This record gives sequence, C-alpha cells and structure tokens, in this order.
Amino acid sequence: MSKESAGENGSEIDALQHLEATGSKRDVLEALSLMIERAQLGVGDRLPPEVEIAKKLNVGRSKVREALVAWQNMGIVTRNKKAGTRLAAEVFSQTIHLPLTVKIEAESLLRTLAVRRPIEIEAVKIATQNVSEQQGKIILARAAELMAIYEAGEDWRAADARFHAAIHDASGNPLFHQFSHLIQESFHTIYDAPFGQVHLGHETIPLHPNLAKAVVSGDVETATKIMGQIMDMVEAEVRRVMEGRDV
Amino acid sequence: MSKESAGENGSEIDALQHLEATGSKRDVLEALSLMIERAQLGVGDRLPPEVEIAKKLNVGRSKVREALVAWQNMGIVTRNKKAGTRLAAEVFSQTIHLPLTVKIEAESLLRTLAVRRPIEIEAVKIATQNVSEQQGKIILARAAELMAIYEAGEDWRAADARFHAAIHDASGNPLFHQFSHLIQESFHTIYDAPFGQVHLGHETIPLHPNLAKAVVSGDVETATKIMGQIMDMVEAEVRRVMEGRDV
DNA sequence: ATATTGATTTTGTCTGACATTAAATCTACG
DNA sequence: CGTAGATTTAATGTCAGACAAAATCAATAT
Repeated sequence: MSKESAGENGSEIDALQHLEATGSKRDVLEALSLMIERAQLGVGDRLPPEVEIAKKLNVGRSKVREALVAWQNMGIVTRNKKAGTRLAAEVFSQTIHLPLTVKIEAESLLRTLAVRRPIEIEAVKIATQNVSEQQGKIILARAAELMAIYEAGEDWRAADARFHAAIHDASGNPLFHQFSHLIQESFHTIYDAPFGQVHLGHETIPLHPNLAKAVVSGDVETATKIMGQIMDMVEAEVRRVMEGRDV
Repeated sequence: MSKESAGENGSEIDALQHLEATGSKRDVLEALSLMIERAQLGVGDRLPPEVEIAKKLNVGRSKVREALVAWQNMGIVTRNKKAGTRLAAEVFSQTIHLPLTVKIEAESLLRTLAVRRPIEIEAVKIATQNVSEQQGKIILARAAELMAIYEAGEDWRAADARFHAAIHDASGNPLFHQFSHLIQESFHTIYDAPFGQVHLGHETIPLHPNLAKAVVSGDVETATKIMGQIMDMVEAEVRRVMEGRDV
C-alpha cells in the first residue's frame, strides 16, 4: 500500500533524518520504526539499503544488519540480495487505523504471545514434575520478591523476568530459557517504548505466588492452569491497550 | 572435567587441524564439534578465541562469530569478553558414555523437541480453527506429496518441512513459521550429519494424511492428538537411536 | 516471442583496526 | 601478610572499507 516501491530514487526516505541514534540495536529499530511511519510504508515496500541506513543513523553497517536480521527472525521483514529488505506482507495484512508503529507493535505482541503461551505452559509443567528442593526455594523467593516490588509500586518487570527464568531453569531444559529469552528480547526491542508505561501484565502479579506454590508442591494441573490464566490476562491487556489507542 | 582450562598455552587445541571447512556456518560448527571431541573438552572448558578458530578453519572471524552466536542462542556455549567462549554447564550435566559430539547432538535434539512439541500442537490447533479453503487444499496436497515421496523410498525430509510450513502458514501467525524455522535450523546445523541416514521420524509419515484431513475438516481434537502422536514418535525414535549408539 | 547475456544493485563475507570490558596481575599500604 | 585499588592484558564487540555472490532488469540475439 501507500506508494508501491519507496526506493525508486530514494528521495522520500529522507524522512529518516539522522535521529541521533546512540548506537544500540534497540535504537536502530526504533529509528526504523519511526522512519516507516513517517514514510507511510506498507506491505512489501522496501526499506533503504543497509549502507544508507547506517550512514543516516551514524552507526556501523554491522549494527544495522544485526537489527534487520532480528526483524527478519521475527517475521517483520524479508531480506534478499538485490531485492533488498522489505516489510513482510503477513504482518500488515489486517489494516487497522492506528499509527503504523503502534500497529506493528501491538499485532506483533499478540503474535509473540501466541507462541509464548504454549512454551510457558510446557515449561511450567516440566518444571513442576522435576523441580528440586533448592530450585523450589529459589522459585518461592523470586515470587516473594516480585510481589514485594509490585506492592511497593516499583518497576517489577525485571523481577518478573527472573521469576520466569527460575521456572525455566527448574525445567532442566536450557532451550526454554533461550526461547523465552528470544521472546523477551522481541518484547523489549520493539515494545518497551510505547508500552513501557502501561506495565503490561501487572494484573497477573498476584497470581505468581500461587503459581510458585503449585510448582513446588508438584501440582501440575494447578500450575499449568495458573500459567494459562496469566497468559490469557496479558493477552487481554494487550487487546485493551490496542482498543484504547484506537477509536 | 578433563583439563580445566584448555587455553593456557593453546597447544592441545591443535587437535583442530585445519579441517578444510568450505566456509558455511554448518561446516564451522561441525569442525568445532570435532575439535571439542578430540580435545576432550567438558563442562566449562574454553574454546579457542575467535581469531584462532578463524585462522585454523580458514574462514572470516565474522563467520566464526555467527556460528558461535548460534550455539549461544541454543544454550550450548556462553560468551563473555575476556572470559571467552565456554561450554555451557547445563548441556553437559548428565554424563553419558557416548562420544561427545553424539552426546551433544542427541541430548540437544531431545531438548529441541521438548520446545517444538507445544509449538507444533498450538500451531495446528490455530490452523485448524482458521484454515481457509485454499490453504486446506495446499495442506492436503503437501500431505499427498509427502506420502508419495515416502512410499517411493526417496528423501522426504524437505517435503515434511513443507507440510509443516503449510500448517504454520494456515495458522496465520508468521511467528510460528519463524520459530519452527529456527528449530529446523538447529536440527540441520548440528544433527543432520550423524542422524541423516536414520531418517529421523519416518514412522510418522503415514499419520500425516490423516492429520491433513483433520485440519481441513476443522476437527481440532483429532488434529492436535495426531500432532502429539507424531511428536511422541519422533522423540521415541531419538531415544532409540541414542540407545543404539550406546552399550 | 523467447532465451541469453551483461550491467547493476544489494546483501553476504572477509579483513584489519579500534573500543570496551572483565579477568589477572601488580602495587601500595595497613 | 593480606587486602584494596590501580594497571595490564586478553578476549569479545563494533566499525569501516573492500570484495564476492546473487538476483533483478534491460538489452540483445536467435
């Protein structure tokens, strides 16, 4: 949509004015999001070549590559030799009337959740079956810590990540940790800025101590049920945020 | 285990004799596997620095980085500045008496399956609920193609991948495709060589046409059940291969 | 009309240099 | 003698420039 190919002479991409990226991958992605919004790029449209992006943002081409590959892994863009980097069609197939960046973010967040949900449930199931005494103590401690930080009104997101990491550790399968890490990263690289204030998922925090108890007591059914509830609540919250920005 | 730090003077790592890597990421990982086995490296032991590996294998340092980062993402190694790249403890915690490379591969394969299982089941569930008529035709066609190739005794692995890809497409969520792609890649980058001949999972092929039918007819319960069976059978087959190499 | 060849553009890779970081070593002082 | 802090050093992280490979597009020949 919009103008089919944005790169015919490369002029309107100049919406990407240098933007003072400090150099982190995250900054690069944010700048690109903004650029996409400014230039009104849509399905299949091309992003500027790596070298141009690097020049404009004043970072190395390797950094730009790293960022674009991250998007590629998330299914947001496709990359081919000569054809360049293009916005992946599927991501934008359902058109809604939000600003494009928010649209990408919220939709991707829901897609990410759809993948995260079964992983978290499986992880907690295996963890509940295999948890050692020491690991159980860690899980309980993390839950208590999370609750305390939450009730104190501070930023509990890191504590939340640590709690889930403890469960992944207890599962004994490092891949759960890794995949969750990947997902976590996609949350943060793209969604932190717009959704940061919303403290996505805060309604789920009071459930976590009960989840911890179920895990250490070996109650698989309860543990997986609560984890499912948590995932459902996060999803509902994302949808609510989308609605809120809509209208 | 083994000699604690393998890099004190870099001499015994010379087991990594140049090995004629043709340059693909896969080749680099294979060469490193072999090197680890030769040098009898164990938990926490260090791999040589990137530059050395690159020099020995006659590839660019960027290639070596790419390969090591892939292993890092799979949880096989940890990477820190000065500390270098080390074999991750968790991966080797259960010591069995297989050659180290096979040990890594089979164990990692099982771990990978544990993550893949819930993803595939969730994907087929969503796909069954959302599948369009056209996508259904594709799925049926892929299943038929897979069956034909299998019965002809040819290599059906690519067809199998296409079948699953069709289901992921039908789910409408590109992330399923991406995650599955990541997993598929870990299968191939590490496990293809030793397990290639085994044609891992061949017992499951006759189930696929029924799975396709269940998906297009909207029968969620049957579809998820068959997918679960398929995953179980692959896992059982991996375990059997491990046993076979044991003793 | 179709196939082939060639030019061009863009990503992919290599190389070498420098920045950054964290371990290891050394030094000074209690 | 031992510990805190400063210095050295070795490894990954980043950058920039050059070249390789590939895919598109155009021009040409059959």
